[in-house]
Amino acid sequence: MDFYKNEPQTLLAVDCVILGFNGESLEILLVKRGIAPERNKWSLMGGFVYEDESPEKAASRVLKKLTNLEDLYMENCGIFGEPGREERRVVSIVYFALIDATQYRHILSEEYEAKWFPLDKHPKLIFDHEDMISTAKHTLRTKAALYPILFELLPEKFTIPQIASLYECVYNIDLDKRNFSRKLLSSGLLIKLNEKDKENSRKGAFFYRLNMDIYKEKIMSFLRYLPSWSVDE
Amino acid sequence: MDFYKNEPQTLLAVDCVILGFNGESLEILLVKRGIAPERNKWSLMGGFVYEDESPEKAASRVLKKLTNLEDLYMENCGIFGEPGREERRVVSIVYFALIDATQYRHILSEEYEAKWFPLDKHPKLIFDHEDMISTAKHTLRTKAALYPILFELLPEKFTIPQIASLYECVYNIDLDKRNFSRKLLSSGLLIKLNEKDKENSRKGAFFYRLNMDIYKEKIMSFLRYLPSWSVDE
DNA sequence: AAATTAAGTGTTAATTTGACATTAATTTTG
DNA sequence: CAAAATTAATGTCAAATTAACACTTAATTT
Repeated sequence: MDFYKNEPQTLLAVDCVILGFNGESLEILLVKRGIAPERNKWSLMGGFVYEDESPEKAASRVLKKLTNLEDLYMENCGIFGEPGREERRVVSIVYFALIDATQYRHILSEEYEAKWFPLDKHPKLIFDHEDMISTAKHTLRTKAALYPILFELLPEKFTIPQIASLYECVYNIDLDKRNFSRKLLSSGLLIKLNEKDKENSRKGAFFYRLNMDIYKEKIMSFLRYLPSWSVDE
Repeated sequence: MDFYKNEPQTLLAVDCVILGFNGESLEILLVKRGIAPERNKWSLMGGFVYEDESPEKAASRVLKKLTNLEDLYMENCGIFGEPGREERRVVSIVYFALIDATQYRHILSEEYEAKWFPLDKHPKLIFDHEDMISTAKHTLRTKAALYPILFELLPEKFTIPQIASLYECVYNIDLDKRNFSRKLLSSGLLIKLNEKDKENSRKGAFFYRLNMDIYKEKIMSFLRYLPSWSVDE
């Protein structure tokens, strides 16, 4: 049987706010749009949702097409569907994706003209894509306040000064590195390696990697108004 | 000009997880579905997104149609678009809405056969609506851990024991009411009224109302890994 | 008037936080 | 090759917050 015959159909798209960290600052990966309208202008990477896939799947596909990467950290951070947002009615679901940009740099797809820009100094974008970036930033901040997701922006092996500067630039603050490091270490999230990063300082900073068990546990562990033992999921 | 001519169109719907609190436990408002398929089975209130409105707007419209209430606290908490989730391909955007159920009880629309059920003991629902409820619950918990949104479930005037038991049932825990109340009061969020609720105890508990200025401030104020002064937005 | 009930205030020890000082491991420079 | 420079890492301590628990208070019921 064929239901919903007279219901309105919509063009459904996904757009990806792809964020990376270069050790100094946050970057965003933008593409030169390949199709009309607004062809050749800078925009977020996006695409339409096919009939045989979920929006999430579409976002992964689009991401992979651009970067060749799979299983990236990805999260919905908004839905843009105001009638006038494009010439033609398109509802767009926005995802932000976190990439370890150091690993990545090389593998840029040849099919797209893509480029990393400083997150706070990128070219003007089409439609409401700048608003999409704003909500992505906001979601990133909120989420990272509860969950240790910023590690998704770092290589497998990272140093404490690296994470500290990542937090500093996500929240645009100065951290007391000593207190920060103590707090972080006490979480049990980090495993110290027997190896130092000598790139960035004379003394060198020890590498750490994530303790994945704790990483997963940490989810839902900082409830306000509630004693910390109270989490049961 | 007419772009995107050959792109696939999708049926786009919204579904609402409508939550209420009766002083004892959380409840969910369900409707008997009016259209085929699955006509007359219990489901979330939903509807299709019209061509001239955003999904958010559609959710408000649908909510108002059922409850006659406007400006409810509402938030997107998931997108369900797996190809096989309904007989026909429909992508559904899920919102949860918080209602002060005590005020509400009466104004149930006549058009719909709607009924409040205990959140943890409701009839079987169509399609993936039970999964929608699960994600709504999860979003509610996460969100309420950062933001004081649970007040949206209470009347304008409420008592501290009321909020405490609300938190207890959202997180399924026992709270030390004394510590909880002290913590809450120290937030500056509450304004004490000169009036007591005598319904629920002999001594009676003072009514409070929200300090809306602080309420808005409280957003983004509990960052983990960051000193509390560091918020700048 | 005494018993009962739940609200609300106090007390204290343990933990966490924030501010700051010091030591340690390197490399660069003179 | 020693001294200076740089940044990592550890240490200290007072202040604030939390968690656990005892007690007082206001009102109703018996």
